[in-house]
Amino acid sequence: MESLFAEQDLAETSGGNNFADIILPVPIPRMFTYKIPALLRSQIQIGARVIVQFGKKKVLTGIIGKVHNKPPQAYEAKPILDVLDIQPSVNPLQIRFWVWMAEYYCCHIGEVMFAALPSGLRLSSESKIQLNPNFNPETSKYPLDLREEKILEALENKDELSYEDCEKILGVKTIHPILKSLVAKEAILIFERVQEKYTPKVETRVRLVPELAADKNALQAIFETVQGKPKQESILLKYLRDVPVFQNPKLNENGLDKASLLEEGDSESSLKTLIKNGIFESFKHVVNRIEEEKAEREAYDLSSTQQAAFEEIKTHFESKQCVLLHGVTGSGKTEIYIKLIQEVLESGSQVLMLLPEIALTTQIVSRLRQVFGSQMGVYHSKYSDNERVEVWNGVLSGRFSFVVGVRSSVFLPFDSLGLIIVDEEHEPSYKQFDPAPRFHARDAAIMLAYFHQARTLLGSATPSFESYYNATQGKYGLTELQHRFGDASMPEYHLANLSADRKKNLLKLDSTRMMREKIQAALDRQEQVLIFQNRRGYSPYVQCEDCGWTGQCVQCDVSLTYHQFAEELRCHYCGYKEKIPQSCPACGSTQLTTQGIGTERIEESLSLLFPEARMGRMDLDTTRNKYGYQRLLDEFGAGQIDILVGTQMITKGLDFGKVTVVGIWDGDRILNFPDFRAGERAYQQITQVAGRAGRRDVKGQVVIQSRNPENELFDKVLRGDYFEFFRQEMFDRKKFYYPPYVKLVKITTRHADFKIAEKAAHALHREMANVQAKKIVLGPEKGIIARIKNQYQFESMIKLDRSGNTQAVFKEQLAKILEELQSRPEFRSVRWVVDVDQS
DNA sequence: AGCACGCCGACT
DNA sequence: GTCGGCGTGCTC
Repeated sequence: MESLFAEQDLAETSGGNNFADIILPVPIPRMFTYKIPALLRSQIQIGARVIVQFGKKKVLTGIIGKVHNKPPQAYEAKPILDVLDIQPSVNPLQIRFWVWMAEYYCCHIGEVMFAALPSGLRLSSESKIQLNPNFNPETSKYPLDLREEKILEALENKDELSYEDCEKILGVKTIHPILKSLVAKEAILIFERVQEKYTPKVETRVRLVPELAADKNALQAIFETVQGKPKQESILLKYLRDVPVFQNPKLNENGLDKASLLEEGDSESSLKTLIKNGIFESFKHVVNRIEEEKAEREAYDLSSTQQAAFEEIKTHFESKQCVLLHGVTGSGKTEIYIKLIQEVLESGSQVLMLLPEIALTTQIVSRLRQVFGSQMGVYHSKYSDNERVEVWNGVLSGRFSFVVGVRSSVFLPFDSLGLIIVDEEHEPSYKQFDPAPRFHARDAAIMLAYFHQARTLLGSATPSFESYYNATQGKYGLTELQHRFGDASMPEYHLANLSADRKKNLLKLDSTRMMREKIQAALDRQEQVLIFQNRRGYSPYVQCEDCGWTGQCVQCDVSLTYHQFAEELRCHYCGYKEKIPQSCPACGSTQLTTQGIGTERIEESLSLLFPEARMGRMDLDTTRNKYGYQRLLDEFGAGQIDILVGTQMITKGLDFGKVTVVGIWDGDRILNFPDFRAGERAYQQITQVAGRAGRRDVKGQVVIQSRNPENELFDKVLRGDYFEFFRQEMFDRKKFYYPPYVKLVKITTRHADFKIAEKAAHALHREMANVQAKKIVLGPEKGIIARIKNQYQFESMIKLDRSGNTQAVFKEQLAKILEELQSRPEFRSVRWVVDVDQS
């Protein structure tokens, strides 16, 4: 990498390039041309961070995307203010990757940059004010009002004030007009203070003064001086115990951090005295936020089936860029990953392993840590900015040659990837929904691997049909691992009929007799139970029994969801919330009841049915903080919970032998997925949940409650024949033009005015229909939810042929169409959202 | 996306 | 009168 930059550098400087195109983190579809000041010329390198003025008062961090010598025609370029990197933070491969992502997912490169660069690497600029040195209140020709006086008064005590400070001083919200007036009166100056957000973590450490550490006799003498001062003596003794200076005086250099020297009861004043008396000295030390951990254990030996799979994957890699490892839950995929990672690391290349968000806090990471120790970085969404920057810099510096991380870790600055593993590749959470870039991390990873000439391994017990299709077409290699490790048997399914039980009056608090019996049996055997409730498309709500009123969101066309814990009604689309009313706002009745069943309600029902059982609940509400998830897992693992109720997240990372019964509370919910993936999703969810039941010797029991157990999907899924299921579903996908036979692009048109939104959506439809490409344009249709955050929405769906350059041609035309539509005055405030490969 | 500018209604 | 709400236009 270094030599590459050196060459480029040479070419740039000797060619006398005067301009640089800068990638800025703004959603505008282009780079911005800035002048290169002569003083900075030698520091200019592609991928280096720069700071530039953007607009009137903003100062932004950008990335140098290109250098050239063409002055812009239409405007005068502003100068680059500073170059922040000696070594570029971003390498040329990454920039290529960003460009690809912006084009493929129809977004702007600035949006990709915004997602890619940890915010700690972007500088923040804050406007500050100071006194104008030329200002003299006596001779000033402008009178000042009271508030202006107040600001000036404050500036006499402090050299500079932020906007926020000023707002506080005056107690007003908009300070800018006042400050502007002060600038006009030449009383103050406004300037931008730019700050690195990343701050290294510093701890205070303490050590003996060097002369004492080197001289045993002097040290002995010290003890006499602290005699009769028990607190000082105890600190000294503790220090010598933890840092055995007598045995090895060199140890003193590193000292001991102050916090651990001062245990409970020790006061800081005794230490201060020791420092004052010249016995100890304190010093600052920069520490890593990410703890160093040693590799503790070797990789395990592979079983013969694992070994065979391992060999097969390697053989595939000789001819295929990508391999799909289809291994049932519990077949030991992780150990195969470990062997592969070790081989690639030994060859000197880097490895990236992607995990879905909720799987990352679990055993798999601690298992990897045992083997790879501190050469492995972890990139998690719950990390702070500073921690992210440390992982980023760790990859840059070579400290981490292997990273396990979530979706966004595809953006880390790798320069020589050899292998990317995408575990649980079927997980929908790999697709980013909301802010652009709306990318799929699995697909992006495959492209990233291609740029690095690396290999990609996709792993899943229930592969996405896209990937399995690619495998059956010979595009990917396919390795199957169909036996559970140790030959544990597959679970047994029971369909429990909700309608029949209701008729026979057997339903108790929404549970069937079958469900109750299986749970009771497990409890009697001192085994554990998992209850799964899919949250998607589902919401418990409050309703008035007298008039039928339900809470509606004021900004969206949806009912509000009931949250017992916070005693609130919330909107899942915009976050709006209100307290639960005491009486019905429509008719005044106090007969308000909750409808629908959430995890909270199930937990409540089960604790009534099984008063002796210890209950736990795992969902977004109970795992919000950093350790909530781990705590629940630990409690469950330690057998402190008998019945655990949860959403999706209980299907990940639970690997405990005592679960023998798994209940799916509402099986219909899983089937009624409103799109072409319903079958695929149902298969995946049921199989993944069921995979938590039973181990080794005990056959697991899976109870599925349904109002309609005759649904043929159950039959197909419960037979457990993935390939047969896949084959049948593919038949429909082909017939009705669905992925993987076509590429889907969804475009949402949004506007606060229903009529304008509708008109804009139709205009878009006409323009798209005119594009010369093999495609089907559907819609526009009113969104499933007609209004979100006060914006009405219409959806169009485009099915693109997969052959040739259809996709590229269409996307290019689409960008032009959207630009043109946006420029029409009537559609100026219409927003368009493009989502490629929606899932 | 921000942010400034400008227009308009509501209140001290 | 002026505060602050929102529509509009611009960013090298």
